[in-house]
Amino acid sequence: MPMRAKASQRQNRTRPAILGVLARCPATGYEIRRHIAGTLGHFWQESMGQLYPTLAALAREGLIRVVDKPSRDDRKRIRYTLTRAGRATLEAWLAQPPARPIERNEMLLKLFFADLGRLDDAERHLAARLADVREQREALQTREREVFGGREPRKPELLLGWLTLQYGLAVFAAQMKWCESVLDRLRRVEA
Amino acid sequence: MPMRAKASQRQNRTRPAILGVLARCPATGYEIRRHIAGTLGHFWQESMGQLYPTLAALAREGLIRVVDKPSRDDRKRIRYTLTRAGRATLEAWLAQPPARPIERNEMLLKLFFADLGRLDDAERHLAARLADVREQREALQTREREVFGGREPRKPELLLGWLTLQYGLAVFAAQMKWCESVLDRLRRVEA
DNA sequence: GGAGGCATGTAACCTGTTACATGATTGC
DNA sequence: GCAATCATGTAACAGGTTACATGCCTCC
Repeated sequence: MPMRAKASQRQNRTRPAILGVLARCPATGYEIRRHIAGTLGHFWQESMGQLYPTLAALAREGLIRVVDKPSRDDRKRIRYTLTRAGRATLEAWLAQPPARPIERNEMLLKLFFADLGRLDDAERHLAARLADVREQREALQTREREVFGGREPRKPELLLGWLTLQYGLAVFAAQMKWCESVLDRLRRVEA
Repeated sequence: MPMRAKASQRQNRTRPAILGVLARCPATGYEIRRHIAGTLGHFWQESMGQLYPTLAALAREGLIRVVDKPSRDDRKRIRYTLTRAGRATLEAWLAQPPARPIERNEMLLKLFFADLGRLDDAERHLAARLADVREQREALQTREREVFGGREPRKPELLLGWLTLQYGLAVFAAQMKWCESVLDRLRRVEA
């Protein structure tokens, strides 16, 4: 008969993301989501359908707790803050080596098999992807200018945000260059 | 009461990968997996636990079928080939625009929150990631040399494999350069 | 005889997305 | 009044990973 599975190595990756954001500043679910989309969006995404249940679970476990709401604000919003236990959990997570991301790039898969279909479909997908990446990169450039003044920040707490932004700029640039060269190549094949 | 969910937009991404491989050449589950790991590994991964059930499902739906095994080979292996219906399904998939990949880079998340833990942990993770990316890139370079002779192939059916390989080379190079510059920066902060 | 690769599968389980549902507040 | 944004949640479901289970074949 099948044995009980050992404790899974995998774990909810939404949890540490929430703990990290709350370590910086107490926030509501909606604010956490907006903050993640705004500052980590180019390498981390969260859906509300995952965020709210995870917030509830973290609160149940005592890793976060609800901030006493000031009585004058009676909108139904729930602001959380990190507890000492949550902070310890976050620190333990930070010390663990990160898992290698599992790549699954559908666009590349379609390109790889493009000779089995219409080549101009692949070309269209590629052009769309180029436009998308370019747009994302421009958004990062705007943020670099507006938040960091276009220069490497001196303050250590800003530095990490700047470094992860640089990652996006570098990788998007490489992707754009590659897209352009492939489009070039495909157009030559067709001609 | 909750309504029945509409037909999901999401779909099994293992399916088209299998159909594509079988369109090139009939193969067993094990061979498909090995082929994917060998030629698409830097942008597409499959686990056996997903592959075998999906093969069975595709066969049930008539998109692939078992190749009659030559009698002299009585090892328990099952080789599949694409049917006409499978080929049509593959072509329809190729024409659809690819979904944007959802990025979730744990290493970047840990770096972003590194000031909440020990900075040398982040540095260690980064160094490990650099070594990993370098190794992956060297494997691609080896393949570029051995399979393509280090040059852009003339034959159209080889070109697509070469182009997706170039993607890996370009993106890994950008990642390595970024890792190195961040390691530099972090060491200066510590000093 | 044992290690390692070939080969096929199942079980358990969690993760995370999409769609649904609801309502308040703010600005035009 | 209406649209957009703020705000919180639940339901349904598929996707996919890890671990388990089994056994053959080949080479040393």
